[in-house]
Amino acid sequence: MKNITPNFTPASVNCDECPIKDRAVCAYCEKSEMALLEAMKSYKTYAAGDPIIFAGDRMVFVGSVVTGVARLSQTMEDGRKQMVGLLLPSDFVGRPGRSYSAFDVEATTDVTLCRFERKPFEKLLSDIPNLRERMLEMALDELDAAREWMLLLGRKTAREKIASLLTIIARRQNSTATVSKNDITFDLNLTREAMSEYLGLTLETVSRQINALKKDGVIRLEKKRQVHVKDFARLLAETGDDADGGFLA
Amino acid sequence: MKNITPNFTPASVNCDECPIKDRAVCAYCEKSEMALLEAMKSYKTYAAGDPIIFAGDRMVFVGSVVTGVARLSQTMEDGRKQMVGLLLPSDFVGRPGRSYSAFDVEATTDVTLCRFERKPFEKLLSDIPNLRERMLEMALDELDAAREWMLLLGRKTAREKIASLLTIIARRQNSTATVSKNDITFDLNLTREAMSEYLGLTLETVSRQINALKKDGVIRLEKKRQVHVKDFARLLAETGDDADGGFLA
DNA sequence: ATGTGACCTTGATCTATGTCAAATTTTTTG
DNA sequence: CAAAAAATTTGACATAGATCAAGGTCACAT
Repeated sequence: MKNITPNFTPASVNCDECPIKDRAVCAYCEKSEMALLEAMKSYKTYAAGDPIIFAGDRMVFVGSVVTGVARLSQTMEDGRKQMVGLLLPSDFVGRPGRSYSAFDVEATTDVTLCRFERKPFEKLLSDIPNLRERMLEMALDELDAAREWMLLLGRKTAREKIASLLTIIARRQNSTATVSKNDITFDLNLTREAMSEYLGLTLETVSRQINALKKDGVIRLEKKRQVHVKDFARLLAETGDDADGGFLA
Repeated sequence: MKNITPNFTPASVNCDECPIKDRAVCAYCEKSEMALLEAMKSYKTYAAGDPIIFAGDRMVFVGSVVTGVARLSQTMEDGRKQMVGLLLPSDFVGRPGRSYSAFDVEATTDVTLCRFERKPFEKLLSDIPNLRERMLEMALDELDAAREWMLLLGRKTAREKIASLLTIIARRQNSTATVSKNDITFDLNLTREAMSEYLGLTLETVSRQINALKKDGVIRLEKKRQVHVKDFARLLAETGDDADGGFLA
């Protein structure tokens, strides 16, 4: 259980033995089981926009995101689409114990996946206690994140939704690094459309609200996908969330 | 892994040794570990409307619902409230690995909880592989459910939301029993307000849409909280979900 | 450097759902 | 059983965000 970041963000690990060092990747490479996992591992890359798997497809691989951003989503018959997971480096892809994917997975930017065949991975899952423990922790963290997302979808205004998404992205990019609350800059690796799918809005509303936040001085935009926040607390105040972020006793 | 219902509904177990026999309860009573768990168990009841734990409270117990309906929810500073979990018998309450509750839990009807102290339960969790395996499976199932809920909150119309909620409740009550698609009757153990919190609507909209479905002959109401569905497929068609429920190859 | 397509912005209008308020029905309680 | 309380329905009206329709901007390929 060492090396795992404690909280709402998905568990991530710096794995010295990993081919790609110094990077949050493949949270499963416990030193002791390294050989096993190492043997099973394969990497695959996807171009921005490519599908990784469709809902209903047979799920041959599971794995985790090494670089880039992928998204989990659900589409209704008439085309309405809702993102239900945003997968950043170290996030797990796939569902051990199920043979078919329940959701679409697409590459949002170029993506590298560290993959394991599902069947042998499931075998390891029952053989290696550590692995199961980590999977449980990750699943529980994702569940908490999903529940916050539900509050966002069900009750927040468009402006609050945008502010919330910006803080989520800001936090995940500056995660271990800058915890200082001021002068944060980050890249939005998402189109307005992807944001609208995340937030349950239309892309027009996303555009309007981003520009409203800009006009009100809450954010500044260098390029259309690069955000400056001079006063993070100010942005936080726009999210509608509890000021203390749930850390009251 | 025996005795566990395979799919989207939370894992449930009929445990012969349980004080309360013949009932989906305490999914953790593996025969072999029975003595341990039995010793730790305590039951507590809550009256309809009672809080079970508040967000931010120290979490002393975890456990599972034995009878009744409880709900997990999140409240914003200004009172906006979103349900993020509906807990029926056999559902787990609490989050091993966290000392404080992230959500409010309230009894919707009278509720009996089968409780374990969190600390010793966490100890068992690392000692008993089976237990961890079940917890993982339950967490993953809940995650899938949460993601479908996100689609509902983000993209469905009020009418679709109501129809979806009705099918969810119908299915969970008639779960193992009537899989026949016709002439289903079930109790809505939820007030219009609770439904509105589930669906991200106001109670007025819930009332109007329920009566619209009634007027259109999709459902019939005996009492205000008892629903008759003569043609389940008809109701399903109103949910906006894929006709086959995700069971295409 | 110019054209082409993807992405983003902006405006005008529409509509589903929220809000506020008041009946009506059902349940609970003394 | 009567009265009070709680839950539900219904109506009139307001509005946030959707929809439809241009137009603008940017990156990249020819």
